[in-house]
Amino acid sequence: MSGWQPVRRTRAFEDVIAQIERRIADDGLRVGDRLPGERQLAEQLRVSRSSVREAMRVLETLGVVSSQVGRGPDAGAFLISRPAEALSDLLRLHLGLSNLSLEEVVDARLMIEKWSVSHAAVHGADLSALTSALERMDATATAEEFVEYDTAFHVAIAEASGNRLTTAMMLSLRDSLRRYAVEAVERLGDTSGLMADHRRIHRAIAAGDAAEASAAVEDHLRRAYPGISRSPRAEDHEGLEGQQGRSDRIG
Amino acid sequence: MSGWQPVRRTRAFEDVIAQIERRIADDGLRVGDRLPGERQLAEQLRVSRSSVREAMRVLETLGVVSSQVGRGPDAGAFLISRPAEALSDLLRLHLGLSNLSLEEVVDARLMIEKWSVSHAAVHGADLSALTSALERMDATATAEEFVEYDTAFHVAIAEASGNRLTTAMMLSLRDSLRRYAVEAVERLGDTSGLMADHRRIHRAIAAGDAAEASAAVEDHLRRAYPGISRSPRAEDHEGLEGQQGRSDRIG
DNA sequence: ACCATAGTATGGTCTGACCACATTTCCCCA
DNA sequence: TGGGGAAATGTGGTCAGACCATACTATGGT
Repeated sequence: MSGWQPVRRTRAFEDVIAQIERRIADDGLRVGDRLPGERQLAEQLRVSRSSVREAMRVLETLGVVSSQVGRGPDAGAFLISRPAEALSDLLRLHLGLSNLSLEEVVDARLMIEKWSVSHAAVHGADLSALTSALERMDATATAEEFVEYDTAFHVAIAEASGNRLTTAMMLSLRDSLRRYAVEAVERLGDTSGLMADHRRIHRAIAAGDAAEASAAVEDHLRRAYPGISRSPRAEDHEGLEGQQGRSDRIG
Repeated sequence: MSGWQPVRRTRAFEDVIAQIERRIADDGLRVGDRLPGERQLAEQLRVSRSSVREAMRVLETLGVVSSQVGRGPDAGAFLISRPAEALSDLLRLHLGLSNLSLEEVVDARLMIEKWSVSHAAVHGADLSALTSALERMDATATAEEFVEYDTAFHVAIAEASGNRLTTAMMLSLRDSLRRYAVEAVERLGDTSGLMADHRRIHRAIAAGDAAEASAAVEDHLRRAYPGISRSPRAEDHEGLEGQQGRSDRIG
């Protein structure tokens, strides 16, 4: 009784993904490169087309593959890079399942926003994009419209950080919070306070004052989401509220 | 089990996902709840089982569904909550495609780590978990082993923040960086510097000194990944070094 | 009461077919 | 010769039905 091998536990589509991943690493496949057709891939990997398709759905969900029907150079499966969309789907579903609370998402957004604005202040942001977004925000009539340009303003800050990962996180977090942002603007009624925050942020970035920019962003989000964030400020170390309810499962 | 609508218009599996999502919102499905079987779902939604399976692959990829074969109460598809695994897959693939650089990932980790340690210092962390990880780290022989307990140390800090989203981000970032962490430890040879950093972090958290804890973490990661991070420090605003090289491949 | 066996429901896989779509090719006609 | 429409082609999208491995559940004999 020797020579037993563990039964095969990996599913066919997982092997397909692994082999595509290996080819990406070994053959140096890059964004824009085309993958073999589903039928050809199935034949070469000795699996059914169904398994190939399930692998494609996974890679598509993760934002690394996009498929186009039809014929010609633009048809078939291509390597892409859309991490933000994948992150948005992830956050939306986990928020819907109440596996993540609004507080946690807002706190994460505050973290990224402060980090981004510090980088923008230190490394120099594209102030024209910020200025343009501010001007358009001034001319908006509805909360939805305001939030749209508000997003453009904050995303421009994130992009100024030069970090595609944190920018993708920022995009998906804002995407998840869009409806709450609109509600917040409608609740406030007056956007003059928010606009004043924006100009303060703009000034701080232009001046290269990371600490002031960071503080401005924190005040801004506290105004938009009063009572939500429990992020500690350097000044107040007494905050221990809301520590119960931590026994939830995260997985 | 009624309320399902026949499917058309977009891709079938997308409608399946949308209807499952709607049922999660409307019927208040929660983690642990069971979904109908693939055959039953296909019949009720008037789609093929293949389309249901593709939808399941997507939901599984996003960390909200898990499937078990067999029969009984533990078989079938269940709602779960594993955002960290989904994030790890996402980061791994995008790192492999060179759509994200090592620098961007390390910077993101530094951001989350500093945020987490500040929260831990202010809100009070489970110091016993940190102490235990430190003791075990001292007794390790290999770099892999050291990194394992190093991860436990840092994850304990992240969990102390009480934020499941940032904790998931932390877990997946560390997962993506594991091989680089092992290389870094092997390159350093001596882990006494890293251990001194850990004790400094531990002391700062125990003392509730968020600023010192944050600085300690930053020094720690600079030691582990010298020359990688370009995160600005509050003290030195001249730091524009390393702005070239955005196109580095990390393969 | 126990245990071996048959039954059954589950996801996993495969085959082969057809559809919708978009490009490419070809051929007829002006 | 040129143009335009029809046909061919190759792509993903969808479906139906079958079979397998698995793991619980029910049955029945001891």
